[in-house]
Amino acid sequence: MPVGNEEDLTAQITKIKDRIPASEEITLLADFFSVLGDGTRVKIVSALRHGELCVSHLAEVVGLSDSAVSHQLRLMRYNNVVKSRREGKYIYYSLADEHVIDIYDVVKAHINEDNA
Amino acid sequence: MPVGNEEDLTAQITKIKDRIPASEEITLLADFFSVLGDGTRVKIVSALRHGELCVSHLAEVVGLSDSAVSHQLRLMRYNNVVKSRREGKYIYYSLADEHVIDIYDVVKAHINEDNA
DNA sequence: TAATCAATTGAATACTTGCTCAAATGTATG
DNA sequence: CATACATTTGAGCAAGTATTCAATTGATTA
Repeated sequence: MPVGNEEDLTAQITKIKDRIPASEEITLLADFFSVLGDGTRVKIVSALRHGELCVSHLAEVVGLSDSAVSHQLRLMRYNNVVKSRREGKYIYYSLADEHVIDIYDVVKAHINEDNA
Repeated sequence: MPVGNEEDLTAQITKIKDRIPASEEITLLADFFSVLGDGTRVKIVSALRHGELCVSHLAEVVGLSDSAVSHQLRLMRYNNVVKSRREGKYIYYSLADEHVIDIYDVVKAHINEDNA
């Protein structure tokens, strides 16, 4: 490790360690990012970006079985990324709130900049 | 599927399908989110949130072996989340750019709101 | 109420991922 | 130049994950 004032160094590291969020918050953060860390789920978010869709339409849009999409939606619902409402036989899914849209848009802008 | 004007429906779905980014972009998006979708890597981002650190210090801060941290840093570097500079024996890592900080902060705010 | 369609669920499986350990590579310094 | 320290690398393993398939639940309608 870098040498220097030994006491300061240990103190600094402790300070940084203390600034790291508690493990429950770390888990929440990682879980949220994880939910969007999959191509299928990114597609679902993108498909819902401009309005709600029922499961079978979502499945058609993302090119997977209803079942596969339903499994993913369950995870996304559990993690507050999407919400649903039933209308008769159909269950319409939409993005949970504006944050999701904001985050999606910011990251999209970010990766497109990186390519430049 | 919901019945209605059949032609409009198919047309609408096609339109939504067309708005979904190309698969390369989907992959970039999912990969970026994936990088932050892990507790260890969230801790690393959080530790670097206020300045650079060398590998061994990072390891101490996040409570893992140098090797484990180095493996994660490789992935994070590859995905433009962190950057590094060598200074003698040491390699100092820092967040790649302001976007990473912004995204981290926005998501942190989001999950803390959800708990309310 | 029987038949039908939408959505969910659970088990199985192939695939991915994070960590550890041991060995290798860089870099400095005695 | 040999030793020590920082970091990286690769193989291996245990745990997690995404999809499929078959069966089930929920809701409409003929």
